[in-house]
Amino acid sequence: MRQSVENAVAVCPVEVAVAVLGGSWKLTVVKHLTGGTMRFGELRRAVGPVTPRVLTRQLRDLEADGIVSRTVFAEVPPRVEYALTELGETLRPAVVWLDEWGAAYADREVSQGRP
Amino acid sequence: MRQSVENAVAVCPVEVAVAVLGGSWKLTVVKHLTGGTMRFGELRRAVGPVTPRVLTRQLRDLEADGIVSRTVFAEVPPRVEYALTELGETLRPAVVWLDEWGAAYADREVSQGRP
DNA sequence: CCGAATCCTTCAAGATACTG
DNA sequence: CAGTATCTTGAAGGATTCGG
Repeated sequence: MRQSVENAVAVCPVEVAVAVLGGSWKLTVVKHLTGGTMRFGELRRAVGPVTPRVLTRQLRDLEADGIVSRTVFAEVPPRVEYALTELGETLRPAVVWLDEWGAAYADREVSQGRP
Repeated sequence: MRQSVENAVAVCPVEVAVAVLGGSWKLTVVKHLTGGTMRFGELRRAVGPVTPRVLTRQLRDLEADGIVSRTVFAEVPPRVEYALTELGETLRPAVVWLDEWGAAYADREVSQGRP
């Protein structure tokens, strides 16, 4: 268990979820992986403005936390596939819900035009 | 709309949720407020190891994002009450779900004893 | 193609002390 | 009681370059 997660446990279970999913792009990665296995390059293009360095880091974090699996194929050119683990799949409803909530939130902001 | 939120919109709706709720203690604060209005000091004690400076910052962020309301009573001693807004209330199911997920995750880690 | 290595910047979070 | 005022620090994120 990563240190941040371990600290979170002591405070509140919700903080555990934040510790695991809170980094940039992490939920976006999980969301894309709910559609099935993806290669590194696919993920990179799908997520958008993320550098390889950062994406790698997020993926390794998610891997360490048991959310995604990483499969390396010994080929030329190299191929690495990422997929949700069983545990990662349990996040599906939350991802869907938060995705919809975020969209609704953004709409609300636009329609209300708050500064 | 805060800048971070605005950036998030461009990428993915889930990132909006992360931008609004991602800071430390934020979801914990929201969780406690689902139980009803609380004063600053109550919140401080409830959350745990949070300094006033940080708690104030999180509360102001949440207020700016329309999740919590802040009511100042012109009394001596001072009293400030925080409550969920209508928008904040819409987060209730997510908070409950993430709380349970986090608890289950922590249990899993303990039982599996991953380093 | 999938990263690793390097370097850099920024900023959230924490410690501490003080005030209306 | 409910915050500010300063200061410090560590980690996250990003740009760029290089390698298997």
